[in-house]
Amino acid sequence: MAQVRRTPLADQAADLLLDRIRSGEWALGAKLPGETTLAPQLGVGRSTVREAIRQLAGRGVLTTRQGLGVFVTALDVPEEWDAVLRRADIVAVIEARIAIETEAAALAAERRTPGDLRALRQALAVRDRQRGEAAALIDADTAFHRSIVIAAHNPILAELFDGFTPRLRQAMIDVLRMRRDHTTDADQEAHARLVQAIADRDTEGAAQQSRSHLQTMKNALA
Amino acid sequence: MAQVRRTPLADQAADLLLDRIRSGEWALGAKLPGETTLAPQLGVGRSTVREAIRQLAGRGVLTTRQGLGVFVTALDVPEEWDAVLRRADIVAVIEARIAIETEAAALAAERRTPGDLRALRQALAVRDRQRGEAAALIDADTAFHRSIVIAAHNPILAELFDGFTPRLRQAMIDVLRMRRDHTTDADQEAHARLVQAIADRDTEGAAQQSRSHLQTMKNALA
DNA sequence: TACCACCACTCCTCAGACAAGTAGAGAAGC
DNA sequence: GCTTCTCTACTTGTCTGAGGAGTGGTGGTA
Repeated sequence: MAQVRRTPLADQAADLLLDRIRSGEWALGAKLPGETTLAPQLGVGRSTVREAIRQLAGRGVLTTRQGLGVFVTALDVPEEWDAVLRRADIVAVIEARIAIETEAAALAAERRTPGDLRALRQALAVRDRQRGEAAALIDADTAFHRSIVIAAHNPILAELFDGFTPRLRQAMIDVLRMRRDHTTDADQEAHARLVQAIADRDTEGAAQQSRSHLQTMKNALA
Repeated sequence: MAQVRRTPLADQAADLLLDRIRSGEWALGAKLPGETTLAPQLGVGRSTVREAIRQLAGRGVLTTRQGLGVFVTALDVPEEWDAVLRRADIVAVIEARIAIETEAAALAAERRTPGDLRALRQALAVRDRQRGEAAALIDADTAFHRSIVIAAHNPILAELFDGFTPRLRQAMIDVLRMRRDHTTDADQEAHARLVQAIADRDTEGAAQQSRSHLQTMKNALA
């Protein structure tokens, strides 16, 4: 559908530089041409080049030192999530969530502490109160799902979850706004059953509840 | 020992902003004051503020939109994988692999192309030939598991997998060296069964094979 | 040889100007 | 009353010109 959203020159310049770095034009530790050289080369102003460089510096690819120049400090860039998510289908995202969350739900059923359970029930209650705002509902929902992953007591799964769900916020809000319907009551019940399964230490049941809930979401979007 | 190296104003401004974000001054999704407001507030020029913002944007903390403003998209910079993995238990890693790979195996059974199948069988054959070197076996094994994830045709899962398995190489090699025993024949058979399930488009079977294989590994380590 | 002033080059910072995008207020037309 | 258009205020985006500040080399001097 090709959004009309045009990207700022600085972002384009950053992408261009990153491509040239990845292509091996400048080795690790090599010095880039000066800003005054780079600017006309990329066809943009000097301040734009500086912003592009800063952006890559924030990602750890470049390092600038006054009086010396700009240097390459990393070649790979952990394939930024934003880029991956832009290209990816929303269905693919749900599938990834199925993978992480069903396993997390099962582990949570085994390992949840009383404290986890409290947090879980509170998150559920908060989620129940959100019926108006799309953004607020998404935030409450995300917080609830996150508390399940936390209850699994597995830092890797937590990191995986935190790694890409925050970046989905806007997309989820848009989707929710698009389809203002059966999103509340049935969902809330499914969530409650999931919490109950975790409370009962029902490993199988927790995984199944989690899976079916997300599967419904996936089917609705596919 | 307090280096004399003075940091650029833009970096200081970025740190200052990040602190204020972390302190909760601006909630997730909230809009920051305009650059023209922020500049005198931080005591720097507008271009400097812009460079600070770009730096945080590169880290995924902020997002700018022309005409709208600057928004908080993450409350903290994502943690380094290496740091997470250093602290994490090897069991936690296996659990994360279970989450990703069983789901991937199921999807692969549905979506695998003839080409995927060829790659899968070749990776299996390569793995079969590796019986001596621990490092070579691990590499062949990783390649095999990766080809399953690739066959799932889900870029998110692939990215999750690639995100942390390469960093496990040394740890896996060490583990393998530690226990020089029943790691070959039974494993190889299990892998073959997994490939067969994917070839047969047996979704359930593929997931189950994958899970039980990794589960055995987990149990052996726990 | 050892020291020092100088210089060319780099990034750093600022200010000002204008372009471009967005949202909302208010007028105009139905 | 409702829709639609236009205008305005505010935002980030981009460019330019000007100096400041750090670094390393050059060449002169004792």
